[in-house]
Amino acid sequence: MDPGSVLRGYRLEDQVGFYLRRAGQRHAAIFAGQMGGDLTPTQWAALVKLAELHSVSQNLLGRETAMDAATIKGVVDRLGRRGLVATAPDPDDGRRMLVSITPEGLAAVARGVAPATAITAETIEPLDPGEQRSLLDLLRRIA
Amino acid sequence: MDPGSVLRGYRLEDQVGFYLRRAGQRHAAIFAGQMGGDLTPTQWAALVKLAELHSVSQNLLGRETAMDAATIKGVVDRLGRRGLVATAPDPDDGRRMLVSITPEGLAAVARGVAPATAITAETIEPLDPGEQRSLLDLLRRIA
DNA sequence: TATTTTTGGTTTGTACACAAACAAAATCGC
DNA sequence: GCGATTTTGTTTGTGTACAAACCAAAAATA
Repeated sequence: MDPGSVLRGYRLEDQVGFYLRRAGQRHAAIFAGQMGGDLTPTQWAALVKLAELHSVSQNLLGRETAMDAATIKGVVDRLGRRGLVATAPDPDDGRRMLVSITPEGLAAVARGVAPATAITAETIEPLDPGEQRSLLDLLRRIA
Repeated sequence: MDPGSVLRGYRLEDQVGFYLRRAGQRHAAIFAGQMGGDLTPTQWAALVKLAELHSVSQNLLGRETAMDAATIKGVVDRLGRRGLVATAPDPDDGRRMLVSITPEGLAAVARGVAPATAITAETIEPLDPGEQRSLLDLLRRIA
């Protein structure tokens, strides 16, 4: 009779996956608002890692920022087109493409640190400080 | 000197957005593994909501499942092509497209409930039961 | 009633995200 | 040294995700 009966009590509102997606959406919206729209979260992650690591192979940059080979390629291509990163073949390994951050990219990182800090703060603002630490810990453990 | 200095202590590994993305990736991988690959998380969400709500407008279905108008359109189109949902113009409102679940769609939901439950369990399996409840609560509040 | 605003839906364009299939280069095992 | 395996990168195809621009219909307001 009731089509809902096939669900046997399963509700979207009880599933972690649903809230992971919604929380990710809210975070992305906050990010776009604060970062001015010209850098996406993944582009920002790649730039930050490059500021730390100076020069890394494209695939390693992907692993450091949790993007697969196809995804990091697109991100590096778009950042390269805008002059924020540069690529060069690795003289020691003919397969590798070394990626590095340009002075323009470094300037973008310098400008982005304050907004990026505010983005994290705004995302977890509904929680008190102890809950904020808990959330980060729990997320880390299921990531 | 050090390009890292522009970061002023900012690390990707301290940002909630980074772990939201990684946890979402892990959940998606678990989902694809358990659900057999023929239903995506968003398609599953739409089917579950339709099993609950019988017949709703396309945009309302999107709001119930946290997808914007353009996204839910693509999801409904793909589900429709596979015969899992049907669409019909609303006789009472010339703008609305009513979406409903077909018997095949209902069968897919019936088959999917057990895997879907297992997917949630596996996603939060690294946490103990109290932590699992905490995570859901905290995620809900930042979503 | 006439006008304005809101809502529902579509289309286009950009950007992740990943699977799968491929090629080239490096490394390993023997 | 040499064949098998692994690693790195590219390409193609599918599926979210959303902004922006647009049209049509309904609702709200003057």
